[in-house]
Amino acid sequence: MVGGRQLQFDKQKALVQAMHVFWTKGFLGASLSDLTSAMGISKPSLYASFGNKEDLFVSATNHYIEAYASKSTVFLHQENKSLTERIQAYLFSLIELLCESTASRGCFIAVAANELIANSLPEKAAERIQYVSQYTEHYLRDFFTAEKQQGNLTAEVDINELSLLFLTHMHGSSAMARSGKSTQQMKAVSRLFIKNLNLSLNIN
Amino acid sequence: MVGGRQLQFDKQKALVQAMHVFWTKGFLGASLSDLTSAMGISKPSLYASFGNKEDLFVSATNHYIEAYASKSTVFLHQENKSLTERIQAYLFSLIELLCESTASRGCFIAVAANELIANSLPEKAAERIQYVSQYTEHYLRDFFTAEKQQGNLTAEVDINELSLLFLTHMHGSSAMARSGKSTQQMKAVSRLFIKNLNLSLNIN
DNA sequence: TATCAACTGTACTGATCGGTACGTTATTTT
DNA sequence: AAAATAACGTACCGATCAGTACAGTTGATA
Repeated sequence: MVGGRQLQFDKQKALVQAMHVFWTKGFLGASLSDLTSAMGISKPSLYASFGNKEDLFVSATNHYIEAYASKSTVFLHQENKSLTERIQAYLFSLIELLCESTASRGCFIAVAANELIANSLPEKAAERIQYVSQYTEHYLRDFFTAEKQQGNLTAEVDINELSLLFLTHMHGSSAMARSGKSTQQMKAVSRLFIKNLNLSLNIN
Repeated sequence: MVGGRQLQFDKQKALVQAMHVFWTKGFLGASLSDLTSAMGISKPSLYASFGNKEDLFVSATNHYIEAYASKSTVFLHQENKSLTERIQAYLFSLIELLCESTASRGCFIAVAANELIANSLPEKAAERIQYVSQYTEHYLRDFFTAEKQQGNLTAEVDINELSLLFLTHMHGSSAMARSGKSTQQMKAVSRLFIKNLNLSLNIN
């Protein structure tokens, strides 16, 4: 009772291509012809499989989170590693992500967040990006709070300031990657960032 | 021999309004109706006075640089102040700029640079943003090079890394401002950033 | 007061935007 | 093989985009 023609394209691969288009051009800058040509399908196929442009964007965002961004966080929780080592592994992993593709550099979420403030995102897309941005901030704050409780940070450190400093560095790194800086340069910069943190915060 | 009707609006004020629209929405996100309604003039008046959308964007960029961004750099060269004090004054001045307006938060150039990578800027606009971005980077590198020569930085410091770390922090601050962080929060973060630099680089 | 250059508003252009109706083609089930 | 089902391509929709033609209006110069 389920007959009929089958999809003539790999839905997952098409979604990945769409993600890269949004990653590079943002929501507003990605036209339907950009999307369909990158995905290798026609507009009606896109709408049948993914809803509309906004739904596709939300799906692409979710795929970015699941398949890319969330892979880095495991480095923050490696056992038998010092806080410094874990932070470096985390930042280096992010840098690899930010510089991975030649076209879609920087952070997908950061690109979209820029459009969020400009009111260039429709409602559902805006909500999703807003949520993900706040989630990251809370995640970092919770992480550093736990590390402080475990004695890996000096008691004097202000967790809010530290989390925001970290987030600032991450957003800045996204911009640097987007402007074309090499993986090597970016890792050197993050190494310096961590070295400075180290001396100030008595990280161990 | 120069008769005829005079401009019915203040060209400078109109340019400032246009700048704020581009600042908030970027080049692509700013439609002509956004611009004309903010500037309080009609489309033909806009084209007669400012050329086309791209020319207006370049003019707005130049005005941002001259009237806003360049005001901060003087703090880097104050006499009888330590390097630390000058850097803090510079960053605080930038933060005031980034958080000044409720609508157009963050850095005008950073917003536009995001569109540069997305190929969303026409040729002349892209060239101008590219130039300004590189200029800032060179300016920082030259500044730190001079400070090192004057003995205000330890000899071990890598000027390239330090400049990029600084630039990363500035771009990150733009993103933080754009996401709505308060002036107070941002100053606290930059204070922490400088404190960390201090211990590492033997700034005096 | 007459002249005329220059600004302004209306109303348009072609192109492109996101989105869709519909007839055709392909594939599965009966 | 027949029938049912679903994806596909073409060709379109109204809305909006950046940009402009043109006629009407204004006001400084003469």
